Amino acid sequence: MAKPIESRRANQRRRTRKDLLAAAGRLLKAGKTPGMDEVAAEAMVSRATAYRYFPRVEALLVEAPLDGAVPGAEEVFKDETETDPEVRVDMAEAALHEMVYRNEAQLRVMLAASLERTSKGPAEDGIPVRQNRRAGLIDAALAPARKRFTPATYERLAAALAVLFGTESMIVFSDVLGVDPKTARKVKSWATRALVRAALEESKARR
Amino acid sequence: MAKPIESRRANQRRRTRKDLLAAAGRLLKAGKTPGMDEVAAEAMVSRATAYRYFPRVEALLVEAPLDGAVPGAEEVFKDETETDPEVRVDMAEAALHEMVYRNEAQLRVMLAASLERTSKGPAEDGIPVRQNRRAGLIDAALAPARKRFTPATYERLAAALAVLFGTESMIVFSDVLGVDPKTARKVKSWATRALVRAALEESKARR
DNA sequence: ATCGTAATGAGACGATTGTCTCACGTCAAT
DNA sequence: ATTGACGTGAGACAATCGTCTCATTACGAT
Repeated sequence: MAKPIESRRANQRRRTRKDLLAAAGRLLKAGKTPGMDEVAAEAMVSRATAYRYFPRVEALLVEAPLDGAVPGAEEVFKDETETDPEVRVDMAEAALHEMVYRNEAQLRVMLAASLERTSKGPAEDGIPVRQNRRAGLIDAALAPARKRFTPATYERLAAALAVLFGTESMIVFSDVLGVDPKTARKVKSWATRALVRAALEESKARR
Repeated sequence: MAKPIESRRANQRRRTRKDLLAAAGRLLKAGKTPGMDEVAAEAMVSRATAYRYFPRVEALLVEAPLDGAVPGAEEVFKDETETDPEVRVDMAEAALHEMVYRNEAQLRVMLAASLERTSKGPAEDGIPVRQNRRAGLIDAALAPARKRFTPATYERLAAALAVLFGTESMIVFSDVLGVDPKTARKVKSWATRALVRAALEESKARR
């Protein structure tokens, strides 16, 4: 009976896997840092089964869905007519900022997990790599004005913005500087716009 | 016997504490992520004693000394006659950049440790969440020109620079962008100078 | 040198984490 | 309905982490 080997009972497996991820997402959203026990209980699944799907808690937490949709480039600039890169980049940052602080606990766990991975054993594959949501957003924000930048300047600007944009800057603001989200947003907005302006100036001068 | 209550046997205590931190530093430098057992053994101290000084391993690792002196403000600007804030800030970044990449492995562990701490137990005070080495450097770099900045602008600039300066930006460059140290340095140098310039302009306009 | 007390060492203890085994149930083809 | 294969549950197990107790060591004032 020619069975599709890859999916003999795939539905059942996909369902439990999805339930586990959803359960993890719920607990993380509630502000907890759940152990495998708690996630399994929340998913109404035995602990052993949970370990069958994810080798460790971190691997599960890292893949857990974020609260609300992560702002995608298409979403943010859907019906946008604005073409000024300074404004658009700031919009992108605002969207990411909101998402980052809404999912602070989970993003902390995810960052920690990625650091453990790189610092501990030799590269283990199978565990999802760090995802990069910001590059796309930055490119989309700068797209309409891309021709106004020198290639080299564009690269530098994009990289600098990536430093300001993500989870890591949130860590700096919260843990190192002890600054509240609102102030953090202002600082990032200011810096973001200043950098875009500087890059534009520089590119104009070298034209 | 009027004993100075705060220091009855303070020397001994300071010594053990220092030994523990030094031992942790040595193990981290060797690329390990030591447990309390290992640190205690390395310091030739019992595990119980180690726990008497640090409530958990993370608290110990976070305070561990880095390889070579962390560039202090006095050190970097010792015989410096330069007063241009743009140049001085860039010098500070260069010094920190070198230190960060030299201690990459250890700083990763320390960052991970600090993230674990903040995400797990309820807010415990007294234990530093994170040490802040960069604020002093930034202040020192900007000191000669401090009067040229509006207070509000100064705050924003200092915070933005803090985001660009530390371990976290190294993580972004390495793990997210996949950029080598040299290029990272160039990006940070460019962004740093652009921000200082922007802050100066802005302050001049509002004078 | 003696003595009280703080610092330490040794180890037991419970909680948690991830692994493993074995028995049970459940899906799907016959 | 029967059968075989696969997913699952229950629990034992070692390893690790942080806490706690109690005996011992050694500092420092007298």
